[in-house]
Parts: sequence; C-alpha cells; structure tokens
Amino acid sequence: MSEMPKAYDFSQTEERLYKWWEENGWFKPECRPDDAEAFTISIPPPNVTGALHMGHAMFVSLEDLMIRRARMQGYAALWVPGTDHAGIATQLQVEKMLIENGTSREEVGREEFLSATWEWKDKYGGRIVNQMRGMGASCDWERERFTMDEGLSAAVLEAFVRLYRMGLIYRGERLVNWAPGLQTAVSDLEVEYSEEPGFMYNFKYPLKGGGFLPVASTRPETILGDTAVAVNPNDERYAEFIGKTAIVPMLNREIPVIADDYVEMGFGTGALKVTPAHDPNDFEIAKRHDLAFINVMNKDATINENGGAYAGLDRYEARKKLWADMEEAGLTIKKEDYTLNVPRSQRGGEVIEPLLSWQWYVDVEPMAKMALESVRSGRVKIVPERFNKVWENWLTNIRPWCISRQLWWGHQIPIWYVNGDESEFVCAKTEEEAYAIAQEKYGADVKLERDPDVLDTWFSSGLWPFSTLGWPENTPDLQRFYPTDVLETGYDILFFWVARMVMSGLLYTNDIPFHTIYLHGLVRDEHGRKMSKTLGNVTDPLEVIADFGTDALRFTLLTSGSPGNDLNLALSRVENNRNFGNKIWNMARFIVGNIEKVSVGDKPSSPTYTAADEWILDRLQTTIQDVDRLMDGYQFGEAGRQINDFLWGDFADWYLETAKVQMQAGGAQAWTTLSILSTVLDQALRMLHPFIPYVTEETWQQLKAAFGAADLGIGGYEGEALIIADWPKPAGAEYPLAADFEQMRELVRAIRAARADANVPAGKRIAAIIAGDDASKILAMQDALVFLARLDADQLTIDAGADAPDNCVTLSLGSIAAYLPMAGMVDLAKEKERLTKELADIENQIKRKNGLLNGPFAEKAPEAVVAKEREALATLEASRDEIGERLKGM
RNA sequence: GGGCGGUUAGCUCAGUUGGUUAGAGCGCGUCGUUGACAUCGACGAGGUCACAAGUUCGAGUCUUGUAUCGCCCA
Repeated sequence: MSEMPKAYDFSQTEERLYKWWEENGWFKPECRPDDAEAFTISIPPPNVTGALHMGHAMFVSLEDLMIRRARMQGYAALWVPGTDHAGIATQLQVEKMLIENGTSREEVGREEFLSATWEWKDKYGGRIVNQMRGMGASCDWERERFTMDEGLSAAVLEAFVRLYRMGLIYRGERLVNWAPGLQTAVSDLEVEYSEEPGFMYNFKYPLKGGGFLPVASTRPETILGDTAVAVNPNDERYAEFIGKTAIVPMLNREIPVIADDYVEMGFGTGALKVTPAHDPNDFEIAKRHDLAFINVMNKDATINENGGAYAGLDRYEARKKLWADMEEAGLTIKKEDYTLNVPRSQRGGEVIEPLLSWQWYVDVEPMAKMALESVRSGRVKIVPERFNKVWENWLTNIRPWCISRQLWWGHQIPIWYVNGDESEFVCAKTEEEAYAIAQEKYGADVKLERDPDVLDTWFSSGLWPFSTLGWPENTPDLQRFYPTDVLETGYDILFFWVARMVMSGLLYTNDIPFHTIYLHGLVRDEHGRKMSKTLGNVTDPLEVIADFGTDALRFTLLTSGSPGNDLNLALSRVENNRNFGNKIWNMARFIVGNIEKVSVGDKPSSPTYTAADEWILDRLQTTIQDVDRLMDGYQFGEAGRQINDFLWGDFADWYLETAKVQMQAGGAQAWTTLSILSTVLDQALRMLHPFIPYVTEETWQQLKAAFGAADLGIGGYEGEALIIADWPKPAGAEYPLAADFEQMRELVRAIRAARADANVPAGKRIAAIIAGDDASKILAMQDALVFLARLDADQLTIDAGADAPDNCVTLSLGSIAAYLPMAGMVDLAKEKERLTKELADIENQIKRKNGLLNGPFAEKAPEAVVAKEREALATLEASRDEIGERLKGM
C-alpha cells in the first residue's frame, strides 16, 4: 500500500508548495528561455492597506489561471504584482489612528502626517500581498511595484508634464463634487446617487412691486445663493413676470426673473430658483444668462458670510431655520414628501455638495477618441463583448476629469505658483527645474510655492501597465513585456481604471496597453445580495480558505459562474470542490497502490487496448480539445466544469473501476492499464493545475515520485514540477472501440437500475444472460461487466442468440438485451406491467421519430443529424421487437 | 429617460456556431463499511427552460413584445 495518507490535507501542503515554487524562480518569466514569447498581465493593484475580500479572490483566481496556463504553454509568463496608495482610503485610516491617539492631521502637519502614513503603509502594506500569496498567486514578486514608489512617481511626473505641455491640463473654477467631511473634491465617477426620502419645499418668491412667483426646491438653504428665478419662455402662466425683479427671501437681494428652456413647465411649480454656485444645471443657466455666482457655503458645509444671518450654521440647520423664518414671514406654501436623488461619496458615503472651486482638470477628449477607436477597430477586445456598448457610451459622453484632490497622501501636483499669485504658475518635474523656468520668465528673485494638492489616485493607476515595467525609461522589461496581453478586472472599474489605462497607454506609449479586457462580475452572497458589512453577509475568503482550502475557493469562484455576470457564492459548492481535491488525491492513491502489481517485464512491445482503454483515451482527447477551445475563448468556468466532469464522472466512476478488473489480468494488460491510468491522470492534472494549483502539484509529485521509483517504463511526469510542465496536447488518435465501452456502460447502468428496482441486496451476485446482435462485443469485457454490475460469473451467458428464461427481467438496449433471472425475486405480473409500459413508451417514441424522418426534416436537416436520428430509430425498433417478443412469451 | 443583464429542478448555478424527452452541486428518498476515496459509491424522485408571438424541418439557445428583479449611465 502507498504511503499517501487517506485524505488530502491542504493545510499541510499549500504554504510549503508556494514557497518551493517561488524559491525555484518559477513565478518569473525567466524560467522560460530568453526567446520565449511573452505573456503578461498587470495585477489590478489593491489598496495597500486593504484586506483580501472576495473581489480580490476572484481576480487572483482568474489571473493566476491565465498566467499558469500560459506558463505551461511555454510562454515567458509575467504577472506583475503591486499595490495602490489609495489616497482617500489610506489617508482616512491614518487620520482615524491620529484621532484615536488624541491628535489630528492638522495638528501634526503635512510632513509628519506623511511619515506616519508611510509607517502605516509599511506596517499594513504587506497584509494584502501575503493574502494574495496565500491564494496561490504566481506573481513575480521581485517585480512588485507600488504607485508611490520612486519609479512610478517619476512616471506620474512625466505623464503630468507631458499632458501639461500638450495643453491638456488646465486649472479652472468650476462646480465640483465637494466632500465636506473629507475636505476634498472628488471626480464625477466617485459620486453615487441614492434615492432617499426627503421633502419638496414650495414657497413664494416675492416680486418687487408686489406679488410672488411660486417656486419649489428640495434644498431651500440654497435660496441664500440664488441669483435669478427662471421660467419657461412658453409658459403662459408666468410670461408677464419675465424681466421683472424678484427679491431673495430673508436677504432682500434683488435678482432678475429670466426665461430659459431648461425649466420644465410641469415640474414643481414651473418656476425655478437659480443657484449657480451650488447646482450644476443652474451653473449652466447662469453661464447662458450671465448671472452672478454667489457661493454661500464654506468648505465644511457651513453657511458663509454671504448667507447673512445664517452664516456659521451647518447646511441642514440653515435649511431648518430659514424655512422656519420664511414660514413666519408668510412666504411658505407647503412642504411635501419627496424622494430625493442624493449624491453621496463613494468613500464613506457622506452627502456631496456641488461647490464652486478651483481645481485641475484633464481634457480627456482626445484620448477618449483614441480609446474609442481602439475598441471599434478590434485592436482591443472586451470580453464579454456586450461591454463594448458601455465603453462606447461612456467615452463618447466623457467630461473633463478633475484630477486634483485636497489630500496629503498622494502624488503632489508638479505646479508652482509664482510670487503668491495663483494665476501665474509653472509646471516642472522638480523644484529646481521650476525655478529655472520661472526665473527665465519672471526674473531672478522669483518666489515659488508648490500647489499643495495631490493627484487623483487613478491618475497613477492609469499608467500602471507601463509604469510598472519601467516607463518612461525604455527598459528591457518594457521592451519585452509591453504591451501586456490581458487586463482582467471587475466590470465595476471599467471607467475608473480600464478606460484610463487605455487612454493613457495610447497617449504616452503610442500603443494599446493590452489586447484583451476580461471583465468578471461581482461576488454576491448566496441569495444574490451585495456583500456589505452593515448587512453582515460578508463572506471572508480567508475563513473559507481556512475551512476548505485555497483550491476549493478558487475552483468555486472559477466554475460557479460565467464571464461578466455576478456570481452568488454558495458555500455548499466550496465544500464540494474541497471534496473534488480529495477525490483527485485518492485517484492518485489508487494508481500508486497498483504500481507494485506490475513489473517492467510486463511492458508489451506495442500495447493492446481494451474498449475501456480506448474509451478513456478518447474522452481525454475530447476533453483536451474542448478545454483548449473554451479557454482560448475565455470560457474558463465551462472549461473547469468539463475537466471536473471528465475526471470524476468518467475517469473515477468508470475507468478506475474497470481498471481494477484489468489489473487483475496481470501481465501486459496490467502494465497497459497502469500506464493509461497514469497518463490520463497526468494529463488531467496538467489541465487542472491552473485552476487548483496546490492539490494538482502535490498529487503530481506523489505520482512522479512513485513512478520514478518503480521504473516500469511508464512515461510522464517530465520536468521538476507541474507548474512548469507542458500543457497537454490531444493525441490525434482514433479510438474505434470507445463506442463498445459506451454500450457497456449503458448495460451496466440498466442492470444496476433493475437490481435496485427489484430490491436485490447490493452484495448479492446475480445471474445474467446477454443476448442480441452486439452481445459478442460484451464478451471481451465480461470480467468488467461482472464486476461493475455485480453478476455471478458462473451464471453469466453471453450469446447473441440466447433465449430468455421464463422467470426474468428483460432489459432491452437496442442491439443488446439482458435477461436477469433473479430467481424468486421477479414478480411476473409486475414485470409484465413494466414491459408493457416500456413498450408503449418506445412505440410512442418510434412514432415521433418516424414522423420526424418522414417529414421535411429528412431533407432539410444536415445529413449527419438525420443519420443520428435514423440510428436512434433503429435502436428503438430493436428494443420494441425484443420487448414485444418477451411479452408474447409471458 | 437611455443602455445592459437575469428569470432553467426545493436552493445555488451551467448550458457560445439552433439538432429534437434539458445538466451539475447541495438538499430529498432507497440501498451500501465491495482494500482509492463515507471529503465516498449505486439507484431514484424532481423542470410547460418567466409569459406571448414570430423565424425555422427543428428554439432553453435567434427576432419582437410583455412581466418581473437587478445593474450602469443621464
């Protein structure tokens, strides 16, 4: 018996193997020859201080799958790992820590805050990376990068300066999405809208000289910043008021009543208060009518001095107080329930305020055009294809990108203001360079002050595929591995990250950053709900791994869904996939246990294959072909399921069982059987390795060691490790006997069902007579038949012309029939009833087939399809005749 | 308002050139300690593939519409 333990123990395996792989340099592209073609993936860099969640587990599984397969296919596979500095998220965490320590960001100052953040990064930055290692990620860790490391910072500077020189970066005073708590602007993408209950406030806008206009608003505090009241030019109700003057409630400021098409007559009262400094639509109206912009809000969302008596109040307090005051003044009409569309920050969820402020913008339109073209032309392919539409839509309607953030943690904007004047500035990579430029223009005694803001984190991650390979230096890595091949990530960051990488890749490197974008869906809980801390339905991948092993989680994530679709994670599947690993282990255990039954002298000069041998080799070949086709088409889930079906449903359930009989024959047949067992499992492990690297490697090593020691002349297991073994190729052979074994499987299944139906005890061996035209084919497999169907070998007759005994169960499978006497266990009346029912069923089917074959189908359908139907009909007819005969004799 | 996706067995999901009585896992029922594996095996029950119309010899699969749930964009 083998020394392999009875059960596969992932906890004793994973760490050891990972270390071994890494130490041997197999994660590095250099493990392949220098002239090997490259296959490269850049990792979607997780937040440096984050922790592994299911989304990470998903991308690690998919990307490691692609990288491992490419490596086995002989590519110089490079998976570049790294992390993202995650400006807002990280800064928030460090601020929280400072506050817990009784201090604050403002108190310690910028310099000290940054050093605290670096310390924080050093302390927690390794966590997510180690967790990805635990997932089995075969990244080249020597090439690990960080968005704020020296090289990538240089890339950011280079990119910014180039953009600036191209005239695509500008400073502007616009309405931005302001996060009052975070005290920074965020981009349009970082704002999410949620429907929440609120109120619609209807009130009277007094007119100079008497009367009023009824106006509705959901944010009455913005009245303080109104600079006009607008009505639709076609609205007869209000036509007479156009051009008149209105008076801002409580402030008594005079503002014009204007006409603008934007105003919807049917919405609210049909009259719109215009607050250009606090509403994007009003901002546009104001530009059209040359209205004043009055900002009434401070950066912490309190009302400023323009708000008169309300100055100093928080926006919501101001809203309450203003409304109360208006009520007292008799200016209110009504306050009714209304569903608001509230803008909230993607980080932290606070309510965003549109606020007028100076920010830096990138004019992304030229880049967007290139990115659009790259997908339209097919240079960049998106999988699944339907995301092309999303891509198209977003990039054609793209707006300027606000890239400045009022944070400290990040790449500081390389802009220096001249002599304290913010309208004069220079752009340079370093302070020295900035001074050089400034002195030339403004004289020797110029004073510069650097813009304190940092860049949006996505600005640096947009450069990721090439900055991680050394850009802007033309490094050997950049030359060899760029453009990369596949970019794999969740569809939720298609705009944030993927589009920006394509845009910046095209702009800076004059090339696409990757030829394929593969998008996976979100991992949800078992019932399709988004995982969230508040719901308490978060499944921690680390816990799943602890319970069932990395392979089980990986295989579940890879095979439970389909590309681009969300996946509901069911733990029952993870458990089943843990069992799959154990099953594989035990297949090997069986094979290894059989090695001693064979000696090298048994090796035939040319092997003779049984039908079972040919059948499993045929199935292997088909599986390899299908898996290749599917994986080439990014159908990874289906590929994994096919291998699973093959290994469990075909190899273990049928071939292994048959092999037990074939091994008993000894000699050449045993040798051949063992060699097929070994070959098939070897090949299947190779296909499976990218999916479940640990159990496959460990099993493969066991087999390699056992066969190496036995020296039976059975090949396979070349090379040192499965991770660098060759990807399987179909044998390209024909297996004419495979169909015979297929027939035999049907026979076995029919006998087993008949036994169960008649309540024959599992251990009882029964007699059988196999008849019919194809009975002779069974003759060669009779030992297997006896074993699989639990027949009594001494009471087995195989004879094409054998007659049925009186008291028996009849099984009719077309060209083969089986009679099971089962003495004393057959209820003749019941059997007659069963056969009558079956006959009716078969006749019904024959009728349908005849109808089909005599109809237009026979002429219009492809020949092969028709032939298949004719064959099926022939089988049915044979069964009908057989059963009819039997019934006649009863 | 525009776009996209889902709706298949009690539950979670597969099913990509349309091929003729639809698959898996879990769960359920019956049986089983046969020297690979009880993290297992055998057998079984369970589905008008949301609905309607259309194209076709043939539709879970293609077209159109409807319902419903969800996502993205405005």
